[in-house]
Amino acid sequence: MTTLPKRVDDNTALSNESIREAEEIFNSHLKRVGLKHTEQRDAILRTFLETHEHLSTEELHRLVKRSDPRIGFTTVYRTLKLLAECGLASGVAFHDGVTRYEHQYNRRSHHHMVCTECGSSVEFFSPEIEKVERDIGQKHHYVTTRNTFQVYGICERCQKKKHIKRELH
Amino acid sequence: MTTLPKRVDDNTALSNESIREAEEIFNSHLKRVGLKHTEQRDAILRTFLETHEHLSTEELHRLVKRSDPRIGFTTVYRTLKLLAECGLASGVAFHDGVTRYEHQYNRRSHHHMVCTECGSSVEFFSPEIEKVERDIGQKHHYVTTRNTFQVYGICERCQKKKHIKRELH
DNA sequence: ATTGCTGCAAACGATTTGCATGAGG
DNA sequence: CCTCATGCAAATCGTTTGCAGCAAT
Repeated sequence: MTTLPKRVDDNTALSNESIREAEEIFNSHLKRVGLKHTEQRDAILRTFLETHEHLSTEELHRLVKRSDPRIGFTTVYRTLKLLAECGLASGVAFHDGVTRYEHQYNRRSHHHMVCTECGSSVEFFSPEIEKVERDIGQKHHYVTTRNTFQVYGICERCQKKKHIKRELH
Repeated sequence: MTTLPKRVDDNTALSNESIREAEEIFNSHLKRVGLKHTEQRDAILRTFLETHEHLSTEELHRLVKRSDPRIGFTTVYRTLKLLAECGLASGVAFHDGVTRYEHQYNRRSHHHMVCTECGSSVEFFSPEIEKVERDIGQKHHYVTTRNTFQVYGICERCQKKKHIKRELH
């Protein structure tokens, strides 16, 4: 039951400059918590930054193996956790039981609509949401920093599937 | 990491009338898809409607066993899926790997603004958010069921604390 | 040298399914 | 009577961990 998230066009490709900055963030995080800088971790970060969508650990592992087939699943898994720790990645638990990650570096805040049947998702950006954030903050005297917004529903394909099922009865 | 939803006093207790309506919705859903009305399913729905928070299948099972110790985990699990199917429940996949459900019957969706310093929160309701949900759903041909919206920031009191700290330096 | 890293394999745990028995229509 | 429901036990599958050998500092 693993339907991949819907592909979303976006132009979030990072410049070399941005990639260097992200590596910098990662390296100083490693130093701060007393961990080592390794080739694998570098490769995983670089591959991850090239992606634009939600990726499961397994999917990222598949991509990473293209640049170095000797990198194991466990290393990808653990590196993804490190990246989340220092804010470069953020994970979303999907309804199919798989946690998918996306890189957060140099991306403007965006939101997700997730299908509760198949777990596929659509990414969108809404200025209205940002306005609500500002208004609510002002009203309650908060200095707001960020928000999360998710919409749940059933995608077109799953709606059709349900109709077909029902017609069979 | 997963911060569990804060306990918020709310008076979402359902009237007997509402409970009957929910049962009605459930029963006609069962009929529609050719399933049977059983004592267990009734008991599970009733227990579920009494709750106010996110519950894992296991937690609901524990509660259900209080009214009938013979009801098994699998039945609760499957009933929860049925409830989600007809819109009476909605599940959220938490980051600890557990899916928790909350009943959606006669609850307006509400949102939280959380202080990232002290964890205190403000609850609010925003019609604009509901409108964005509808619009986005329409645009991408989703039938939307609900949304979550959280704003993060720093509350007034914590802002003042920070000023004081700064003045000490 | 010391300490952490890697990757395999095995453990874990929530979820899901197969199946024999029991209940609803 | 026939069909679906139930609940146990077993299977599944993503995630996490133990450990022996390897690499970074």
